Amino acid sequence: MTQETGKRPNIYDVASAAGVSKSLVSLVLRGAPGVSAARRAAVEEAIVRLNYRPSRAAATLAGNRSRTIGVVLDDYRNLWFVGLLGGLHDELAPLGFRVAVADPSFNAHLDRTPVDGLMSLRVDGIVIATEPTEEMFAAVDVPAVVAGNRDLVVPGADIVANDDEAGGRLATEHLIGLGHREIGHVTGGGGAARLRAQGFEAAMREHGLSPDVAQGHGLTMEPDGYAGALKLLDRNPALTAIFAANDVMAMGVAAAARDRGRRVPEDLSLIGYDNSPLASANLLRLTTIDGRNGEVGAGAAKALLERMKEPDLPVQTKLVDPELVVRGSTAPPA
Amino acid sequence: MTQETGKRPNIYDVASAAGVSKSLVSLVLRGAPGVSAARRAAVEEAIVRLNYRPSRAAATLAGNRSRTIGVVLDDYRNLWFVGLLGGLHDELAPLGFRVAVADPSFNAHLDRTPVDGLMSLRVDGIVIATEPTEEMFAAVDVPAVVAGNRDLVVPGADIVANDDEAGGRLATEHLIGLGHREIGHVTGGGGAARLRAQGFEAAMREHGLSPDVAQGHGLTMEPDGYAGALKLLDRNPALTAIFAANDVMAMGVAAAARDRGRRVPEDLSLIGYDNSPLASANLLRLTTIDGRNGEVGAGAAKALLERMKEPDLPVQTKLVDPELVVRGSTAPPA
DNA sequence: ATGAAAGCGCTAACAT
DNA sequence: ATGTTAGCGCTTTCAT
Repeated sequence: MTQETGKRPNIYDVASAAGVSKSLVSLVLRGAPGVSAARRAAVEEAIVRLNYRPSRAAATLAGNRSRTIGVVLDDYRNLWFVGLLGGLHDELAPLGFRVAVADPSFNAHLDRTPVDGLMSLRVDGIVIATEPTEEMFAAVDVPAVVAGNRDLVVPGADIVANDDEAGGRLATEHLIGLGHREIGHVTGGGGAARLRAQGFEAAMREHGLSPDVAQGHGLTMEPDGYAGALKLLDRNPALTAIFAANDVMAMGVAAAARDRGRRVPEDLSLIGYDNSPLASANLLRLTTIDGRNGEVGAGAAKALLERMKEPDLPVQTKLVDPELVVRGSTAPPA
Repeated sequence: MTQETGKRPNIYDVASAAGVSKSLVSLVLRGAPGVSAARRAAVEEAIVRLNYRPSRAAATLAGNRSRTIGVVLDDYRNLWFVGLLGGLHDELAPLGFRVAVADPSFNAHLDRTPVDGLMSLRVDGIVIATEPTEEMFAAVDVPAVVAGNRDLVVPGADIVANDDEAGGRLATEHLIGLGHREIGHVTGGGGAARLRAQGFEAAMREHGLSPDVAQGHGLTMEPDGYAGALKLLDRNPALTAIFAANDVMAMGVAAAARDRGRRVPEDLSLIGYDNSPLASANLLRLTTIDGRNGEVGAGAAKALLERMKEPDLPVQTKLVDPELVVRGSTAPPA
């Protein structure tokens, strides 16, 4: 805690303390080139001495842009967004952009939708990392990209996502390659899960195998994985492998296997999706598909930047190739 | 996506569309009383018709306050912050405050510390939900509270936290009450873990038992729980119960138990801390301590609001009582 | 109950 | 390379 000075210093205070004009200070703040070293040093010294923090409100207002990209998130528990945010940040920070997160569940009341809140912030672009709703887009008039989901095609918004269908095939083919023939899939709600299931079914059929798909309560959380796997194991005891639509659900599958007396991987191979921190836990040592969310985030950032330059570019869909990560939960059938 | 109008509507546009003055629009925006119903309706209609979004930049600049509370977070993987954010939001939103999250790892480069970034936003208060560093506070000149951590006492900042030491006792006494005598504790780095360990040791000694504490690699993640539990089980095979410093570490402990041929809870009782989503997973069905992070968030919000009114109030420390949540991972010793 | 007018602290276009 | 100036879109007295 520093002294409670009567007033916060502003750019004028810094300018006069450094013996220069406000414009010079503004240039130094943005690290612009073409400022003499001496002046720059003087300004920086004054900034530190006065403990000056530029007002982003004033900068946004005057510049008519916030140098901020808004991200709409909805579920903090499925940790895929961490990589997304990282990729976004790595791509954007060097260009002077910040990332602001809006959460539909928080900050309700004040704004009708999280997008409204971001528009009030005058974000320069928006990344939708939820299942997008029509309503969200009514309000958007900046470049937008939908990340991680290909379900709802939004007019004017680019799409960047991990190729969930290819990932579903990859998982399935790993199991088939190991020698499994009786393979089940536990799926859930939402576009990503549906595409993963499609990849599973396609791969199975291409190999002349019959896919067995079960769903929990329609969501994609641990209890859904548990419930779906119980259905699968009970109706088809010959099953030697299960592909779960994500890692959290795979954890539920592992519990169901245990409760039915099946060891993983000896009696049942298990593969997840996401390569979340859960997958690397010693309790699971889960083979999984890495959707490379960092790449998705970076791709979303690039799409946004391009569209900021060229608003009328045709809408693009970029798919990131998923990767297989082999750990200890898959093995050849007994 | 709506029409690409040349310019965004501002408060003047709304005012003239509604046939009133800008001041009236401003009053309606803030839901102020003393505006005639007719005028209010006209303004609201114009807002909708023009798809007007007030500029938060301008509002912050003019009002010299952002109606935003900043939260500094550091690790998205230990999900305790979700409850914190929820409690903060529930308390603050009705009063018109937003919550902005700053993450030290993201948004580096642009601001020296996450606190700098929040100060640039002109937040009206700050919640530190990380291990605070001296450096952070050099820059703060708004009400601040440290949430969830009692380690570093920051001059001028209130503290709101779950009572980790009491929680440690609670966990330990649950095990002792079940009949366990040989009990180990897996701890990690940081203030919260240290207090939980203190609670463990105190409870053990009060019951005339000798505490056995192990540490992983000094962090508080799953591999640390795994490594610590292996140490414990290998050096003291008589152990019938382990208390892990948090749920993620407990998951590591569960893996170590399995790898040493111990079933939970038949051969080893296990209790965690946090009551995270992990604890309710079917694979663990983990008995745990609920730190009631929603209450911590609500308490932090209240502390901030009080200090905004009365900046010179003496610094307070509020402790939230933790609760035991019994699931299936603890049982009487064999 | 409503309106008029003065800033808030910056950026950017222009001038030098 | 540096200084001057005109807003950006609001909130907030102060009038009426």
